[in-house]
Amino acid sequence: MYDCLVKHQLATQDYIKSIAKLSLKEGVDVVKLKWMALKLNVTNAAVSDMVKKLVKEGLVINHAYKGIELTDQGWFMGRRLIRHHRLWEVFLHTTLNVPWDEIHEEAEHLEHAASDALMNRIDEYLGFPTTDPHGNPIPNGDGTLSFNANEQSLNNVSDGEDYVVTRFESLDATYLQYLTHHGFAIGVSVKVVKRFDFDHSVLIDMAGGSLQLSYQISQQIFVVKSMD
Amino acid sequence: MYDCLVKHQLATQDYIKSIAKLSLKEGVDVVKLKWMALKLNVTNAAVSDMVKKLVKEGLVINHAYKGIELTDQGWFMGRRLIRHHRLWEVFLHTTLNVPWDEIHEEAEHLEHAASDALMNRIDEYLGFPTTDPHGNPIPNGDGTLSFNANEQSLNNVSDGEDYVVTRFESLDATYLQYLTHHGFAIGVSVKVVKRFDFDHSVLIDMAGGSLQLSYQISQQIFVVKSMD
DNA sequence: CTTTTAGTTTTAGCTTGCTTAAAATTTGCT
DNA sequence: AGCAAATTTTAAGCAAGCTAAAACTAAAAG
Ligand SMILES: [Mn+2]
Ligand SMILES: [Mn+2]
Ligand SMILES: [Mn+2]
Ligand SMILES: [Mn+2]
Repeated sequence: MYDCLVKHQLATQDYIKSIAKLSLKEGVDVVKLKWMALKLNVTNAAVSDMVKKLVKEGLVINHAYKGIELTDQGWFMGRRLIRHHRLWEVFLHTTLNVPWDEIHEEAEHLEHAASDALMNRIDEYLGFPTTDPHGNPIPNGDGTLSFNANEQSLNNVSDGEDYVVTRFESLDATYLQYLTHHGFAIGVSVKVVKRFDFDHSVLIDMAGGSLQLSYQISQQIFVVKSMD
Repeated sequence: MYDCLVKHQLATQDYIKSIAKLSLKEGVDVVKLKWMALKLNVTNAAVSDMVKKLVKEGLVINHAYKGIELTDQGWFMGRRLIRHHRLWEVFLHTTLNVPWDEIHEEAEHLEHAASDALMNRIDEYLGFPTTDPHGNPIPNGDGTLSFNANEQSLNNVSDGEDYVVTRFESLDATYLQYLTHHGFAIGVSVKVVKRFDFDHSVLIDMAGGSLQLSYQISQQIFVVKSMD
């Protein structure tokens, strides 16, 4: 089964991976075609066209005018690509010291080029990591993917309590550079000291001092309660 | 927009690399379209068609009905891809222990997926190797490629003298398995003890004993005079 | 219930890279 | 030189992925 999924076109792979990622991120089964078009930087028509092919291949179900949903086979393929992508990111970051904000773009291409056998070797070489350098969980070789259920957006946590950064949602290079510059990284301790209702920004306390984060930014930083 | 470029580039890259490799292997500047068609497993018409596009991009010169030749720009692109391919082969073999006969196929895909910056990091990580695991020289980052001028085909060397294996021309998996099985590897000592004119096969002496090699096989093994 | 708006689908047409078939050209052999 | 074989080129056509623009659907607002 795996092999027949492997030899798909590059475009097919990117579409399926995008559906899987949008579905996970938004917490819904049915994904709007519009979201796909925005994410892949193509027209709605291109997505609608491709959906027909993906349906024919048994990878997605089209709920006409409502959105699309991955089949089991589609989910399998999606998780496989997410696995490849995140393993490459760990490899690039820990073994080759490629900067944090460059690994995503490089992995975007490598994810399609390596066989499952090679990815398993890399997985082993890296000591079977469970998350990528941005804190995202790495699916297993058998196609399963687990989440951190305790994770919350930094924008939603209780004021005054201590939290630890576990994950950064966006992978945009300038966003990551901004966070790095202000001392953010996986494992860093943070606390919300003030909350501004008019623009939903938050004032954060962390080791380096305090810092005000816009809604857009704080929303993309995920944390868990500190165990101290 | 998206990755329509990638697909175009992928085909272009494989064509250019093939011209470069055939040119080097055959020791000529002008390559027959027929050779390309055989190597890439497409029709002559497909090659002829693609040549028009490559000419338009300034990568090749078409000597009508006689064959094609790379421009300086084409050579630069060709050596770049050969560099990527061979660096990946070294990495796969020495760092991840991927078997000798599997690395070529895997590198065939990875060569298109990594940036120059990444390949330079891998080059450094590997300690700037000069040859790939099959003994082929690795072009430098600046696009230069040097050869071992003393190298000779095992089929052409003087009888009774000692030689050391430096390179295997063919990359076919079963051919490489055959050689490994009989004790061949880069650096192994060999001597031609007998030569059969009727089929141009040769009888070889090596550490493991003696072995008779067909013309097709001995021709693809390259050696230099032993320095003992 | 009708209108507005946001999102989806269809239609027509483009480029790339391939195919087969046929025509053009070169090369090799008597 | 003359002819046949091999090679290259052209021609016509197909599938994948894209675009722009028009047609359509569903749901919210009036
Ligand atoms: Mn990423
Ligand atoms: Mn990708
Ligand atoms: Mn190779
Ligand atoms: Mn290749």
